[in-house]
Amino acid sequence: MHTLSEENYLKCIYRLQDKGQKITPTAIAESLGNNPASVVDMIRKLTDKKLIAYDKKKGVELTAEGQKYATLIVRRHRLWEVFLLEKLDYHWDEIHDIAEELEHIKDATLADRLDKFLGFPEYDPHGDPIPKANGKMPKRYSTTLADVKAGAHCRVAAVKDTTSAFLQYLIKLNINIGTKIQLIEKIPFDSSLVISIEGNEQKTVSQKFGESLLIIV
Amino acid sequence: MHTLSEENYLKCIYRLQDKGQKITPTAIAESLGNNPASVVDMIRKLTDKKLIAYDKKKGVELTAEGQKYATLIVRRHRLWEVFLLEKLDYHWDEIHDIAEELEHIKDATLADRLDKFLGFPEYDPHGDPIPKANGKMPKRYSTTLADVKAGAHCRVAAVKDTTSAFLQYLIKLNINIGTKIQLIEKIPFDSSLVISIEGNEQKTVSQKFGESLLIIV
DNA sequence: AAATAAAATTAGTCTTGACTAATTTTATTT
DNA sequence: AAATAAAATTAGTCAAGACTAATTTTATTT
Repeated sequence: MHTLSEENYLKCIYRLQDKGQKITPTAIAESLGNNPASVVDMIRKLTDKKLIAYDKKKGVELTAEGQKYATLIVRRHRLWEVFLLEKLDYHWDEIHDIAEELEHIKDATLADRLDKFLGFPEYDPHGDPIPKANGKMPKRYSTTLADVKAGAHCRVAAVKDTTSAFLQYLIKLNINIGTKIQLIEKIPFDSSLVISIEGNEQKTVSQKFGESLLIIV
Repeated sequence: MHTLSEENYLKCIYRLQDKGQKITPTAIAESLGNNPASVVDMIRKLTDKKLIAYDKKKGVELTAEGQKYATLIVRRHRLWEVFLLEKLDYHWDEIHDIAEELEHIKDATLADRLDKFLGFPEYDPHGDPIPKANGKMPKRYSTTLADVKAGAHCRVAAVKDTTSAFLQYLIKLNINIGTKIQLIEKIPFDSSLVISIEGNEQKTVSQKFGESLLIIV
């Protein structure tokens, strides 16, 4: 079994993979808020355990086993997020930190049972795809509110920005997953967006806002 | 906030309190499977944090704050057990170890939300009372199957023995919380019990078995 | 009461996973 | 290509929480 700290490193490396760049000790250190020297130590440890491979040229890479394990942690994290939001009525901005703890609970069947209990959700409340029990990933949303044409009707699928500031702004605007939004017009000057939420009175939001909201047309 | 290890010591001391005896370092060490020397270290630490008081004469005692904190951990543990059994379909004998991890998840409102979600249960699947949000305890069951008179009809309320061996035997006998049992007769020779489970064919169980099963007449 | 046994405590060690400071290696400029 | 900057690494330290071994204190026998 792996320690809390090892799991957090694996998850971090997993996340950095998505960016497509070479994963350096410095990048990991920054991401975790740790000292690069500590990262070097842990790279050695995870390499010994054959969860990662480290090559100066290629940087850090997850081995097949490391990938599998990291995927499991992400699966657990996202399932717990669904649970916290749907069953315990937490808000969007409260669930991440709790899931960060819950993801480390070790039991062979827990994730699958939770998955079943939740009705096999495909996306977490932030719209991130939940890895299936077999490791497969539902495909990620990619269209943002800023991408659609004026007049288009769409639905909120997920958030691209998961900062507390953004999530709380969404709560204030009463926007949730599934909320219907119509893009009324784009202001050419600064690309800000005039929208109507669930058919209500028009509001103007920034380009940055539009780019942070993943939608289904 | 307190560490995992500190929480485990508090919980251990809380449990030992119920036995009514003086709580010595050795007793704690045995209960946790730790070395007495380690226990002495931790006693110092928890004393400094004012969670316990240690007096050679009186032994270890929880302070008001320590008591409150230990009660919260027990509350979380028992609520999670209910969740695992009722919502995730675990068996009686599987839930303890997982709840042992879940009880340490730190969030101010999690226990209360879980409590609400579960419908404010009063007892966990082992029949132990779940401390209320205000710290009050539902009263514990005390009548065992061995206490009732021949002919009596009763219902399983809880288990007094939570060893895996006993719980698995219950599963084998198809006995659960709420199961109806009639005590047909007591064999004078060795106090073994002839019972009928849910009106089915008679079976004989040992005195030890009867004393391990808490019931409501 | 002295002898012995048990319990408590102290002192020092180990591992994990952080850290800082110093050094070496690699990349980037000029 | 040399100089400089950045990144990686090594060496040594620290705190938490466990350990062992040795010692002191308390309890129990004889």
